[in-house]
Amino acid sequence: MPEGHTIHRLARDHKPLLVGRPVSAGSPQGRFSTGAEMLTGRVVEQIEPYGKHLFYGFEGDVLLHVHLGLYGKWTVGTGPAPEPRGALRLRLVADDDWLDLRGPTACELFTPADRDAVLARLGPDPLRKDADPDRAWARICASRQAIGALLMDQSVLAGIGNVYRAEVLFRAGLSPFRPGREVPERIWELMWEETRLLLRAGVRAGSITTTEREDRHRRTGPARRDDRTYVYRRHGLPCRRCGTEVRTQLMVARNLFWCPTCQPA
DNA sequence: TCTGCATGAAAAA
DNA sequence: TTTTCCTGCAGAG
Repeated sequence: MPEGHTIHRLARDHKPLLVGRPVSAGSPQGRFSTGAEMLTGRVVEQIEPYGKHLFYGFEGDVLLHVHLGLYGKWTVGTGPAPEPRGALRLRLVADDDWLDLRGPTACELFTPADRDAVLARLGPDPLRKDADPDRAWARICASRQAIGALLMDQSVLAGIGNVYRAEVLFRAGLSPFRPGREVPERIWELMWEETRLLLRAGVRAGSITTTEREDRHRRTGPARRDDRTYVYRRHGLPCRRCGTEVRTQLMVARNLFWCPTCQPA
């Protein structure tokens, strides 16, 4: 599920497979053939995640930029790589390990300047130690836009997607429709800490769980999927906290979910 | 087995 | 505002 936690988890998992090793690269699908040729034979020096972006640094200031988008996926394995099937954008082989990339929004060669340009338009990433929450707050407290839209804006906060948007707002008891400039600073501080907490848990688990253990076992209605979220994709079901029907509405072209009682306007 | 929806974001219209 | 990248899964039948 590619929100920020997925990207940081991938960077962590790929480092021992790639860093310090020369790779051979190929693009069976053909859409990254030139790039793959450029990467082949180079040693991976570092892998850096930022928000939903991954930067693989190769020797000679050659960077591979990957953005998974909605469908992108890495598959890894050891030993003989399987026969390429379907649309395989990129296969990296390092020693005995192989990494297959399918369906990414971005898979391209970058210069350091290209990377800096991307980073320049991203807000702070709550998963990074160097993140400065004041940069996000400066945008939020000056904006008439709804907080539910601001949280999805990668230039405000990097790494939050539709699941974390819904869940962070629920846990903060904040209406998604509240304009950014009307969000109390102490609520913002709470949200920042909650976001860091939830994203870190997501990196550890490799998936998103935003509910407390006791809430997962205290269902207030029939669970359609699971108990991992308070409101996300629980449209029409009773709120886990108060029983009010969870509502949904499009915001920033994605389904937003919220509890009108726990998150009053 | 089939169908529709889904975590994102940029390009195209 | 619509299309596109491409895959996985849940729910229906």
